[in-house]
Amino acid sequence: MLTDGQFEYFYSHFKRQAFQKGQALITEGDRVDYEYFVVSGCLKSFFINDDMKMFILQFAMPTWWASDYNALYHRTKATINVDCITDGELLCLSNDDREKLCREIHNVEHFFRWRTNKGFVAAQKRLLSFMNNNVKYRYEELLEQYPELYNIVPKQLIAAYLGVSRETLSRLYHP
Amino acid sequence: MLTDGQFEYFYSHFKRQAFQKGQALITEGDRVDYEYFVVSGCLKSFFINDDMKMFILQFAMPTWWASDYNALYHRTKATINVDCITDGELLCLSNDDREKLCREIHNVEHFFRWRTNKGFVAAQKRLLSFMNNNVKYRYEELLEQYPELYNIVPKQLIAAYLGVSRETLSRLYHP
DNA sequence: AATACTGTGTGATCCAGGTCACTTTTGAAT
DNA sequence: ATTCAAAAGTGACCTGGATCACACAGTATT
Repeated sequence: MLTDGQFEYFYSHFKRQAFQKGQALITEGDRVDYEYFVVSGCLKSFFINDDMKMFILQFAMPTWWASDYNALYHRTKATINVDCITDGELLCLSNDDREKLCREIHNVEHFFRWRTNKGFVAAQKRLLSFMNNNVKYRYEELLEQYPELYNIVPKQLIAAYLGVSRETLSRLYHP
Repeated sequence: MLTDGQFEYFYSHFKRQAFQKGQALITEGDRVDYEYFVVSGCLKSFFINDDMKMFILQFAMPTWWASDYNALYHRTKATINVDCITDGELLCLSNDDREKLCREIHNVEHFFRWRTNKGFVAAQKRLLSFMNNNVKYRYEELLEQYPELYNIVPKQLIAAYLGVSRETLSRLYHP
């Protein structure tokens, strides 16, 4: 889709960054300037409610993107957090640079439209699964889709993704 | 964003269509060629599971769009349905025409990227509310955001949107 | 007015999953 | 090896919401 020269230019706007397990990338209440493309490692985007309970919106594996897209697009304070589950490496793209690149190169805008559509469809699909399926099914669905998660991510976090307590998840396979 | 001439051209690709209560626009298993912009009236997009239970993904009110975006973008058979809750009027845009317009007019592609992002953020937000809040809260959140729904849409459908049984919804305010 | 259909209310019962409190395992750090 | 912290398992108990069954609107249709 992009010529070599265009890709070179596109790529030059990304900042490569190493990150360590536990490092916060986006914190609730802060400004959000970047979205992140995962080269290696694993991120999570999550929300903490008033009772300090965590809900995970997304595990971002290699080739996935993560950010607080509401805050990023509308220049408002973050309402969700993004941090690192493992060490790894990522490419950072600022909102300004993305918009600039989208303006300058039509195909870049096309790319981001399709990526966002993919995310939208995935979110709707997850919503349906939430309404339709019980925990066990959703857990197996998740592991089928991302078998790596089983080894990388503590069960607590998987429970927070599935929207159940860690006890319930534990009891699924230790009745 | 668009010049008058561009808008004229853009608009010329939409087919205006009147629709009646109960009319199906997209049916599971069929091909999906269009997305729909609601001028007046109200649509629902929904999924029916093996037990014939309905789950509503979206109520589409005026100025909203609806389709099976997965099927539409990937030219696969519909997995979700869209039909009309009330009489009304809509503008139909074919997938081919959207892609053509996006190719021809950069700003159209920009528009659809932003629209899709908005949908993505809304879906994520609903997912969070699902995990975080109980039925009563979600019901009141919904009515606060779309007070019209209360009069237009039967409670059964609201229950199917909230992901609870109609009995439970009824008991919320008739204990 | 009688019929039929769609939307609701409501009681009784059941169960998936939550919560709390405690124990055990694992794994990293000294 | 020892210590400490994070993760995971487990028992007892509670509760929101599902399910089933039936009653009671409204509002078309004949």
